[in-house]
Amino acid sequence: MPELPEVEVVRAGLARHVTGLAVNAVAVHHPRSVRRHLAGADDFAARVVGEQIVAVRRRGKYLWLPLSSGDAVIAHLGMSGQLLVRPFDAPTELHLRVRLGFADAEHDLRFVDQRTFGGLAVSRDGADLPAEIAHIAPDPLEPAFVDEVFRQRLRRRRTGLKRAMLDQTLVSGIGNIYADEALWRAKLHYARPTETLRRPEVDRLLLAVREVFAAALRAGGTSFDALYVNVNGQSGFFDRSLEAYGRAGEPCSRCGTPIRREVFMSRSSYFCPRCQPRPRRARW
DNA sequence: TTCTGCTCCTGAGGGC
DNA sequence: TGCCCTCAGGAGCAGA
Repeated sequence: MPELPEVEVVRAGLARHVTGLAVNAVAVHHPRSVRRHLAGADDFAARVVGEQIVAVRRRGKYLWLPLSSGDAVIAHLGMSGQLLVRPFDAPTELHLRVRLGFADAEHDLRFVDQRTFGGLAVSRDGADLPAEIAHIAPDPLEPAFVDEVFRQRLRRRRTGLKRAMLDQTLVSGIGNIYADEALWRAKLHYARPTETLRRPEVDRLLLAVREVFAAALRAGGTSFDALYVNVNGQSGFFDRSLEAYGRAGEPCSRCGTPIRREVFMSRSSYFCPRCQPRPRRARW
């Protein structure tokens, strides 16, 4: 389940392997994977073939590849998307959705996506932040992220803390796994009303998010199964360092209380009921 | 305007 | 062995 660290690992890998290459072939194997490109698969291919990939950039969980034409290929991995650099004669993956071939290279770029929540599209705004993802807020590792702006916007919300953390228009890059991990580190309950957060608590949360992201980046990301891999098809190791997510029933490493799992927003939330006590007035 | 809940999707795993 | 059900969750959208 790719979140910021995983997407950053993919971005760095793509930057090494595809920057400067000219696309000479595009094959769309599943139309759903280009559904955000409203003009359709043929137009998607026509806009990419013949163009050179100038760079590989990221905002939150989105990637975009500016092209020599001034357009950009936008990519989101969804839950199970992979961008793989493979020898062009390597066997076809079961869930191969889109394939880009290159002139003067012995490898191709494959978008493989089991659950098809991810996808590719072409934007006309390749030079800067594409308009299609302009609503995505900066992530806490970006220089453009201003802590004070985040504090104010968070405290103006009238919702639960985890729901706010997952809102990519408020802060980007955080998904279910790292939200639980950061909340555990910051000793905050996921249903804490955002308007009741004090400044030191928001600062603690931001520090926790940055620590979790940094640790995950060092480990190459989190991988519970084969669904998250880098461009070479290798898994990360951060799942071995998780303190809360996926550890229901196991003792909290701080206090020994069993980690609890609750369903929230139709997904699992893991927390320590002692370190992260439920607020008297919870917001879901 | 803001917030909430539904929907999309596929395969693994468990129960019968 | 085969069928059915549940679970996993990012993000857009509709409705309150």
